[in-house]
Amino acid sequence: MTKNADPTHPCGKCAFYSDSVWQPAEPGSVSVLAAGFSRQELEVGQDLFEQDAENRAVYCVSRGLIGLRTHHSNGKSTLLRLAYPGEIVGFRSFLGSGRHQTEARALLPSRICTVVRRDANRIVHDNPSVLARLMDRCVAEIDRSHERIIATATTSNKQRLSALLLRLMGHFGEQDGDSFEMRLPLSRSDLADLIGVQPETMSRLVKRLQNDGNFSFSGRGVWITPGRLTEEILARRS
Amino acid sequence: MTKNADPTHPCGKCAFYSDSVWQPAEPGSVSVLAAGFSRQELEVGQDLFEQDAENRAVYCVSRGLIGLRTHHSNGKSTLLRLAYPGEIVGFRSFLGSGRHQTEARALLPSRICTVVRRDANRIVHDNPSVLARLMDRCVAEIDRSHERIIATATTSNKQRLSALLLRLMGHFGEQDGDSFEMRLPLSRSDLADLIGVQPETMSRLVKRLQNDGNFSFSGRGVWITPGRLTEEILARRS
DNA sequence: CGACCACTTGAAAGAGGTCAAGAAACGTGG
DNA sequence: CCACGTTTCTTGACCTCTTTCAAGTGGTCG
Repeated sequence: MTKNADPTHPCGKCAFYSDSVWQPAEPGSVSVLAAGFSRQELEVGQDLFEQDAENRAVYCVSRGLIGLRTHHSNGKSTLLRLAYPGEIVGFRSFLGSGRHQTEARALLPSRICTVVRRDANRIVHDNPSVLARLMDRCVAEIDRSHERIIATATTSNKQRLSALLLRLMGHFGEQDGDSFEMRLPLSRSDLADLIGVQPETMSRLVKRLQNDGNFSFSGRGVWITPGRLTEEILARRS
Repeated sequence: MTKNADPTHPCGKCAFYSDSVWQPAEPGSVSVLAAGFSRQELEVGQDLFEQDAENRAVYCVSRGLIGLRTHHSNGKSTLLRLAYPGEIVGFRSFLGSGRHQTEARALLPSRICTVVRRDANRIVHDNPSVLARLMDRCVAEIDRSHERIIATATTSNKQRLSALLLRLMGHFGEQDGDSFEMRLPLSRSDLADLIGVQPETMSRLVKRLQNDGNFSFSGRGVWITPGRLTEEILARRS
């Protein structure tokens, strides 16, 4: 039983409406929301915002995939995390310092829903339950980080790569008979960042994963051969 | 120029008063705060709360050191992070699910200031700026996690251990002439968790750090020989 | 004294990092 | 469509670091 979509609510038609941070906005705030609301389509490689830029809005990923990356002073950069559909991006700088600590860039063609800072502030101010949902997202981000620290301490690189691929497959893979296939939205180098290894090691991890028999790779293409893993993906989607 | 301490405010005499999350409480809320407020002294090894327990309060570390640890289903546990004086503990479960995801235990004799959940809720509800400060702590926690991920990706285990020791020395070390000394509040095994290596490796890291010349160790005792590192600690304290 | 715990040490194996070279994929301009 | 240069990815060789398992040390406490 999901809550019926409100036709006047900007998020009303979104697949994530019932979980949207803006969903609890009072009728009076819905008009403010509608005024500050906009949708945009990002192509692969397009920036949503840049590191060190001032926060202008709160962004919600409606479709696609966003990569959050930090640039170091030495010119290199590290992909820190992925934002999947339904997740909020930029709320850290919305709530905090006001400047983005990371760059946000589309890794897949993406649809982003934006609420400009000024209006977002008003809505949050007038609707405590919107603020509560924003805080839930904060807590979720903290939980994600903790899980990642624990995973790094307790599982092998190969296991973590496998888990990441399953997650991506669950979101973006296509079922083909009793197997799944997908075009990877990340470079090997970005995968390496997420797992915490060097690019050369990622090449070797991929090969080892293929030798184990559950995955096949060809460039950016990935196939999962039928078996227990296929069921895991289906379970993830339910 | 720090704000003058309010003698009726429970945190008024605390060294961290001006940064306290409760500092902006309105006079009307200060009495609620005083009613729900209590101080407790924890001995080394004493629990502040257990994992999976229900959140009963928001805790502030006034003195000492608290270790946050998760227990895994296989019986092992991992020290996730340290909470230094001035930091808030348990706010994740206060804001979120209501159950503690970690165990909090004193690693040094500690003074903890507690505001029971019910009153904390009232104060947060009545004082938006208290809520704002709580959110700042959330954002700070997210930033800490990001920094840790970046540090893991870009620095060696030895470097991270050195940084951790300097941090501890800045908080708990004693200046002895032109060097610093400290009794480590953590076991080798806990140090290993924080750095992300096995206990045996930690033993070897410690030895290598000693061979490099800046640190001396004897059991739980640590000395920092004068030099650039000494200045770093002093800079940290300012 | 003996049991227990934390810590250290050694040896062997494995995994990952680094450097350098080569292969494959991609985009651009002719 | 091909040729070209660039970037990304892969591979090999070598070396360092970490893990693992096992044994040994030292201290603490009943």
